[in-house]
Amino acid sequence: MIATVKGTRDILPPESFVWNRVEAVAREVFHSFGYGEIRTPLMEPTELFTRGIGEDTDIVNKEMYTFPDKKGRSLTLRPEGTAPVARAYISNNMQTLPHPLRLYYIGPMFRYERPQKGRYRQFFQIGAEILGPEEPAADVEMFSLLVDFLNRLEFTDLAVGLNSVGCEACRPGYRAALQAVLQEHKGELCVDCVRRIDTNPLRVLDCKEAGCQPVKKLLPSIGGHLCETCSAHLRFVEEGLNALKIRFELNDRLVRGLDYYTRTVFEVVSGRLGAQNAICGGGRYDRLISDLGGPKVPGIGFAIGQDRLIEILPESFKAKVKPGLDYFIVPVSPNELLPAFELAAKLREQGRSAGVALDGKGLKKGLKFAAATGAVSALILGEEEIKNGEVVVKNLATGEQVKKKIDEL
RNA sequence: GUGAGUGUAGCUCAGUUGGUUAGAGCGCCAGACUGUGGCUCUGGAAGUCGGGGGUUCAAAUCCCCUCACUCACCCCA
Repeated sequence: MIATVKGTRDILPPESFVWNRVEAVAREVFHSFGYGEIRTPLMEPTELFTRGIGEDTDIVNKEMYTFPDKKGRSLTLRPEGTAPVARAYISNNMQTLPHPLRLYYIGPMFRYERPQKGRYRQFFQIGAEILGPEEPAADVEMFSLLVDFLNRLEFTDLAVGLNSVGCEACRPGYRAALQAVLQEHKGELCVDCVRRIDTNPLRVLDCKEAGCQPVKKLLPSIGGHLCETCSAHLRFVEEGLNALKIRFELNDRLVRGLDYYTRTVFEVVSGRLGAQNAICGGGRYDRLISDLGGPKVPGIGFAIGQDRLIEILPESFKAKVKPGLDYFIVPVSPNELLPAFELAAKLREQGRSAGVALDGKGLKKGLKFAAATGAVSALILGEEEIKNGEVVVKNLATGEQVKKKIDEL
């Protein structure tokens, strides 16, 4: 037997109906904010990610699906969506379009990691980006969009974390301040954090090793190191969130794993997911497009993990997703099979969903199948019904049944 | 990449100190019931016991290797 590749999986009905519904809600919400869908290739030149995400990140170091094509070019299955969007922006001269430019994407991403709960090698992200504005109003709009979407899925118990990682003006100063303290306490840190002192000291803030926690308490908060522009930016975002009544927590230890973030970073976590509890991460990336050789255009965006989102989707939302047909028509004998098809076609023309029992094996099997597949009603069609232009309508939940004229359905 | 746990029917699992033909529930199929699903009863199909090797008269059971899955670490969606 041939199995799926490690960390990949099949999504089957009726579960796929839930996926479709979540995607449909995402599109509705994004469209209502004026965002248009962008579809970028699943594979890109490897260089896009090494330059865009950063050489020293875990994603680039150990998590990419990279392989040579037949001409020896190095290709990589996209591990995230923002760098491809930035590339597409440059490739298509999108700076000539009206700005701010609002884009969204839905699709699979790939990372070569050991699978666990909420983590797959092929996983799906729903993301949005706004390109152009430097103003914090764009950040606030992103939150508004995100929260609107999550509310439509009927989430009530998610926590939003917010921080600023500064900009090219103030981050180096903070970085140096961190390094100074970390050097003093080098002996108390885990091996990873010792390495991070040089490579990425901000990441120590995120370390979960028990031994590192006391040192973390000694580390300065970035708040005191932000330049005037960055702290004003952050203040505006906070005010905006308050005005929108979006509950959030300022978390000065929040750092993201991608190098391209500047200023605003945020994440949404759930308590119901196990260790991999982040369902959404995002932030501002003012230098990404220019770093990739494009114009100096800032941007901000987020990515939601669709697999994780669906894992914790509220029952109240899931209950409304109905995979079953409106009508399942059961011919009593093979003589009624063709009239059943005609009736089904007529119902579909009216916008209802309808199916027909194909095996001609009678009511018993037909009704059993109808109920098992979640149809709302069964329509029983026999010799007598056809003679009178009627059908028996049976509600499969309650068992009640009534005769109705076919025209009155 | 590291660690731990688990692999027996489609699913959930039982299987005694190694012992004869590997079981149950659910599901599936058929029948009781040739115009009525869910309840009940009867019957049926379905297993390379993850795979390979070893020990033994005898292995689902013990040993070694391997693969897969799960959870956790790292990190992230």
